[in-house]
Amino acid sequence: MGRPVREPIGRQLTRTAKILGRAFDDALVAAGGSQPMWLVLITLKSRQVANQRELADAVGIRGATLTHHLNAMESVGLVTRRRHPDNRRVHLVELTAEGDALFLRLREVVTAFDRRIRDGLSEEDVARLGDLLTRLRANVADQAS
Amino acid sequence: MGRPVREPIGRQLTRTAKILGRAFDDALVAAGGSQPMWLVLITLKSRQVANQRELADAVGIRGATLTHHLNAMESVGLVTRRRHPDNRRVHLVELTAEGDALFLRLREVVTAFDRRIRDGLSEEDVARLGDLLTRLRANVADQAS
DNA sequence: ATCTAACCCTTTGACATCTAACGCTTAGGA
DNA sequence: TCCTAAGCGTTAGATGTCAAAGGGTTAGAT
Repeated sequence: MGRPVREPIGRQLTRTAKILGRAFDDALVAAGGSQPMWLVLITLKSRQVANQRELADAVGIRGATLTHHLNAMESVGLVTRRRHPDNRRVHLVELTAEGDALFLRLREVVTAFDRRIRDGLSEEDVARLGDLLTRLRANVADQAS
Repeated sequence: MGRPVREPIGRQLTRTAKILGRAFDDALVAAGGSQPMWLVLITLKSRQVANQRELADAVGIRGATLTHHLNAMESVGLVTRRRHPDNRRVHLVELTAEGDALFLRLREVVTAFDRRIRDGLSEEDVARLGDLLTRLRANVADQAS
């Protein structure tokens, strides 16, 4: 009779990411943030970024998109932008005290969410999942047109 | 020294889905389609959908979003919409010959893409990945607020 | 000294997506 | 028979994303 038509793995991945991403964003919005906002905050906290380009790369969005988020975050006082004194092309982005406070609140939400989705999965399961995802990315990158 | 800070699994999933999704869409666009268009086409080919709501659910988007895609697809002659004779609330969506032809072309692209991302993965690997993704979705659904 | 190329960011215009509100149609009850 | 509620799809308005074009700044070559 032929094997049953299974959902392609790519489709399942997309679907899962959409469901998780939505739930994650909901949790962040409830705490006064959003998914891209969280990514900007944690990147600023965890590494030294030289300019907006690097920040955008770390977050995984384009520079134009980052501009919008920084505009919004600056307008509500979460970050400041100022020109680099030695190179006026560069905008230095820095967290304000409010930005820092929001980071701490969101971090709790993120930690709770991570625990929630890993429920019932062993360390080994998570490691294996990470490995499989990495291999998928590598396959796409390998044969990139 | 503490364990090294690993990228949360949710973030890795999102990142992977974004990379794969973009590559997938690029491949479809090169063949004259797009990701949402493909999902509409294959859904129409593979099951009997009673109305647009069902179609939207199958594709994984909202009704309002589907309306846009169907407008576009109808305007280039891929599908037709007509009122159900017995229930004028319902729009029956049907593939045209052009729609069918595009489906066949895109199916080749999709098959090739699936092969490409599975390169080096055994059947068992893929099954395990599917299982892990399913468990993540279940964890989100379980504790949905 | 100036000119050109490169770099950094912003602006513009486009698209996919969502929610909320609306309009048409049908079903069910008074 | 009407009237109200529910169902289906579209429209309007908002957000997040991108590519392409534009403006300011710097570095390097002539």
